[in-house]
Amino acid sequence: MSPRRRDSESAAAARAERRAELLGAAAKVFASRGYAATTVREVADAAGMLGGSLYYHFDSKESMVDEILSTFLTDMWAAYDRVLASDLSARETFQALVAESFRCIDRYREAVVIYQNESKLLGESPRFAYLAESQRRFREMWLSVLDRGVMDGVFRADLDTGLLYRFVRDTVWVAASWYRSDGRLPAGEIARQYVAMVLEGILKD
Amino acid sequence: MSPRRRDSESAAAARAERRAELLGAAAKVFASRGYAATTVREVADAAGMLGGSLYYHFDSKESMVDEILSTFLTDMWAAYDRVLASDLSARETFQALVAESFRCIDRYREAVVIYQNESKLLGESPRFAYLAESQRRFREMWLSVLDRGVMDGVFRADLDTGLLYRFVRDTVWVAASWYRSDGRLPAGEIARQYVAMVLEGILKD
DNA sequence: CATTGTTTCTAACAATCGTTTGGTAGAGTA
DNA sequence: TACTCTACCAAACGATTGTTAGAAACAATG
Repeated sequence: MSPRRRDSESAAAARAERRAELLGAAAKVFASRGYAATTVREVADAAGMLGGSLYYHFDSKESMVDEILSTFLTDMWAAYDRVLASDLSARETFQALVAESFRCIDRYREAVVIYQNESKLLGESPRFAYLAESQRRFREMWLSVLDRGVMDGVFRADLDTGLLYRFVRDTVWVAASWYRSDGRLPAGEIARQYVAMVLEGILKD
Repeated sequence: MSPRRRDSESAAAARAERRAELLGAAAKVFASRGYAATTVREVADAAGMLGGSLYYHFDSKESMVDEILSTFLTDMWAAYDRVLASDLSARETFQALVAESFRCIDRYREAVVIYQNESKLLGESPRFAYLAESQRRFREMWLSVLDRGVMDGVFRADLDTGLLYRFVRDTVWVAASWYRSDGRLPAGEIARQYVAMVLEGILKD
């Protein structure tokens, strides 16, 4: 590795780190105030700079939210795919997916909130077609796990599968809207109780 | 009742009906595109008129969403209060509240979606203080029902109450985001299956 | 110290926003 | 027919939006 190479590499690394910093600030504002309602001046303010200066780092406001969402989704699907590839039973897969989801919420809370609030709107644009595609895979994945569970006789068969899917999907992801990583309960414990609630219900015995 | 009186009354009624029509159109657009991202010209377009003409009927874009939300919330709480006043057991109260919630979703789908998506942002303004107040009452109501259920030994006691509350709240209300009144399952059947899932879990036996 | 490349600021731009104003078409009344 | 009131249109308002261009500040290099 030549010195020239190392310099240009560390420069690129510093640049990438700055981008990540700015995206972190942007994600916070987008998540708390909504993407459409957020101005680039507010994002810049949160990052300690002026509105126009953001355009040295990013092409547009749209490309910021694009990078925020695609980074999160790439990581999330990598985690899901690891679970799906490990040949677990339906019930174990279910639990592992929920646990992985909460780990995602823990790690990418802002991105998850943005994804939930804005994906329907953003998805209409061709640039964000991967959002709809992600939701399709999501549905496919959960339905497959749930169907397998019903087949194996581990999940009850008297409920509408589509309803079951929405129930699971929603109960897991809405947690992002109230979850705080510094809260009373750690992510793992929340996941455990969630799984218990969904699997066994809230009735006593 | 004098003729003059009747005329002014029917005029007022026609006026109110037109307002309701326009608010219906506005609610649809607000719900599907988001309040902040929606322009008054889009609302007017959906109502078959020009942007400025809306201001003959309403003070502002804000007052439209205000009327949409407050109408829905008033009706919802009237329904909840009827349930709470009828001296049911914890479990019966639980079921009745869920059923009533789904009836609200059925009747005020757009308003519910707007409430969920925008109440956090709108609530910061003094004008929409009633949104935060409604959420406070909501929390109080569900916690009281759940606590009573745990006391009576009908709900399990090994779960965090706050988590339980969020779980119930979220599972019920996110249904508004996908529910269609003309869908495969009627509102009552959805409510029934939801109650079964939450109470008994999704495991077989 | 001079020079270069990187990052931010200053200051504006065209477009679009919510909103206002003044006018007008049409129905109802005398 | 003349007048009035209701409901809308046409056209603009100032403010704010995302974005851009050129200059200034800064750090690093020679």
